[in-house]
Formats: sequence, C-alpha cells, structure tokens
Amino acid sequence: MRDPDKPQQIIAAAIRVFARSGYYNSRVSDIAREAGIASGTIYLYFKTKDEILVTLFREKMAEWVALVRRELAAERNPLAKIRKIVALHFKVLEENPDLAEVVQVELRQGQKFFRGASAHEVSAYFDVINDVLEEGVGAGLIRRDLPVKVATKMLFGAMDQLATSWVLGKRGYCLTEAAEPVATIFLQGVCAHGV
Amino acid sequence: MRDPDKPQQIIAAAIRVFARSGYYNSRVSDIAREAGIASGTIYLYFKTKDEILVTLFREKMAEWVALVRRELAAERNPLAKIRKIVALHFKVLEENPDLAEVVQVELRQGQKFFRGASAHEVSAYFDVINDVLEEGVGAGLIRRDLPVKVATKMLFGAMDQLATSWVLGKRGYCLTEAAEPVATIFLQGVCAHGV
DNA sequence: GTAGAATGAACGGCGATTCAGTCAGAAACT
DNA sequence: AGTTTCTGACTGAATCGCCGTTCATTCTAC
Repeated sequence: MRDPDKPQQIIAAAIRVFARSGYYNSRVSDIAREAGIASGTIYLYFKTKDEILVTLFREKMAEWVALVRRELAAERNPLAKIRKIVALHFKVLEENPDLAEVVQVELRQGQKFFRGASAHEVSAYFDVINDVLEEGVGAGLIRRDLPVKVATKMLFGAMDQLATSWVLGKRGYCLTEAAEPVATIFLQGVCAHGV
Repeated sequence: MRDPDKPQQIIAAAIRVFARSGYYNSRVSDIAREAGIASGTIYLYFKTKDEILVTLFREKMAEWVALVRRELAAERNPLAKIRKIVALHFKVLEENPDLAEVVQVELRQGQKFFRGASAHEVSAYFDVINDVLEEGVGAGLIRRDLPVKVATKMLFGAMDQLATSWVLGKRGYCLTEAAEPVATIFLQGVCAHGV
C-alpha cells in the first residue's frame, strides 16, 4: 500500500530542509525527520540523495513552465506577454520563499545540475521567452535586427539576478515591485519604436 | 624559508582542478598533486579546503574590479564606459577558461559563498556599474527616472547569464561577439534618447 | 497469516585533516 | 673551509568522524 504521494511529501520536506541548510549541509536523515518518516523510507522512493534534488528541480521547473504557458495563452500582444512573464517570474518566487532559496542559491551546484539533468527543463523556459520575442519581431513591434537568442538570455539573466539579489538580501524589498521597471527597461531596449 | 608565492601556486592549481572536476568532487590531494606538492603542505598555507575557495574568489574578484576601474579611468563618456564594462567582462572570461568555469559554475555553491565571504567583493563590482549609471543620469544621457539599482542588477544579470550559457554550452560560440549587442540593447533600454 | 511498507541501528567508504618523521640548507663553532 | 647542530618547510601514511546507504526486523492492513 505504497502511499502515492509520499514522494511529493519527501520533496516538499527536502525543499524546506535545503532552503534552511543548503544541499551539502543537509543530512538525508534531516529530510526524513522533516517529512516525519524514517531515513530508510526515503530509499523506497529515491535511489540516492542526488535524485531527490534532480527530481525536485525537474518537477518544479516543469510546473513553472506549464504555468507560464497557460497564463500567456490568455494574452495576444507579445509585449504584454513579456510583461506577464516578468511579473509571473517574480510572483512565483515571492510566493514560495523556500523554493526561491533552493532555486536561486542551492540549485546552482555546478556540474551536476545546470549541466546534464536540468538542461532540458531550463531550455524549455528559454524557448518560451524566445518564441514570444520572435512573435514580437514578426508583428513589427520588436526591432527586426534584434539578436533574439542574446536578448532571451539577457532577459532571463536580468530576472534571475533580481531574484538572487532579493533572496540573498534577505528579501529586504518587494520583488514584485521590480517587475514593472525590469519589463520596461527591457522592452525599451528591444522595441522598434518607443514603449 | 617559506616560499612567498606558494599560496598563489596552490590557488592556480585549485582553479585548474575545480574547473575540471568541480569543488565537491575535488580532493585536497588532487590540488596538491596538480601543484606538485604534498597534501599536507596545503595546510601550511590554508586552514581548510573551504578557505582555498574563498580566498581564490576574493583575490580574483578584487583583481577583476581593479582592472575594470583602471580601464574605465581612461574613458570619459558614461555610455562608452558601459560598453567597455561589457566588453571587458566577456574578454576576461574568454581569456581565462578555467577561471570562467569556476566563477560561473562552481562558485555558486549556495550559503557559503554568495552569502557571507564574497558579498563584499561582489558588491564592489555592482558599485562600479551603479556609479557609471548615475554619472550617465547626471550627464542627461540616461533617463532621469531610471531606477538605477534595478538597472545595475539587470546589466550584471544579463552579462552573467550570457557568460554562464557560454560556459555550459561548451563555449560553442564567441563570447566577445555578444558584447556589442548586449551593450546596445541595455543602453537603448536606459537612455533618455535613442542610441 | 502474510505481503509489503516502514523502521533505524549498524556498516563501510571516503576524504579532510593531522603529525611524527625527513631532509635541505642556514648558522655556529673549530 | 670543514664539521656539527639546528631550524622549520615539507611529506604522506594513518587517523577519525561523518553520513549515505543497507537490510534484518517490526509493524500494519487486509
């Protein structure tokens, strides 16, 4: 009678524990205690400690991309879509502080994650941005000569840095308030005419 | 007769080793072998393995900021300064592939580095960008109402993401070539009038 | 009664750190 | 100069604590 959402509970516990202590400083037994189970039980659902982190990242990232796709569907204008992406990016992180901590700080552990495992999920998010920008170029709203791939990375990087600063700065300000200026600066940078 | 630049040799070796295997996958003995010394010797110069990473980051970052400051001194125009910062950022990384690997991928290890130890050095770099932008506002070249702190983080984030993509994508393209578009998009985003 | 889920004590490997010993060269002495 | 003593940088095998993982046992639901 394997509990079908035990893995979810373990992942949820892992997010809290990793957020508190960092991946390498977290014991598997800490995750177990946080989840209210024995450490051995974790190995019924995950082969290794690494697998917990990889799975956590995969799932959260997939949810995220799905959410963004869903929200964008309601919007026609490519420029408004960009504004929505930025707003959503910041909103998700602000509403999930533990997840934000893990995604912005812990998940950067070299080799293992950005390379390999997560590459596919991250690139799905890049694709979303990339597609919107191309749409904007097609509609004549965005400079025809814009290097779209570069601009995509710039926007992601800009959002990511704002988020990281927010997390590291102990959330001393409101992240959501930064959404409007970030979108505006970026759009003015890529648009064919004024914004 | 302590060799006064033994620490430097150890750091140089550590950069090569960390670039190859990642921080957590590198043995102290690997660094020793790479440096051509015994593992115990490392402990004559560094108290712990962590200290090697922290020191390496501190020193390289300080050199970096000093270099940028020096190069900017030769330049009057704030907009040209921004272009120079971007060009330099990419040039340094492109010319030091091992350092790039360590800085972009390995040094992100949560807790320990971005928080604490390195905060001061990173913020010095932020200050450089911040000051140039304010100078631009003062000169009427940059929108008077620009949220300078946000724009600073955006530019840093944009450069950082381009660099990270370049490192993770096994350097499949020329990073330096991205400097011009990045600077142009950013400047168009923040300037009072066209660029 | 039994299958299979859960437990958690114990194992085993790993790797950072230590430290007793080596040795090259500097100083002291003849 | 030659000889002896001393110094402390350097070595690397051995130590030791840590924690991911295992598995013999217990529990639970049917």
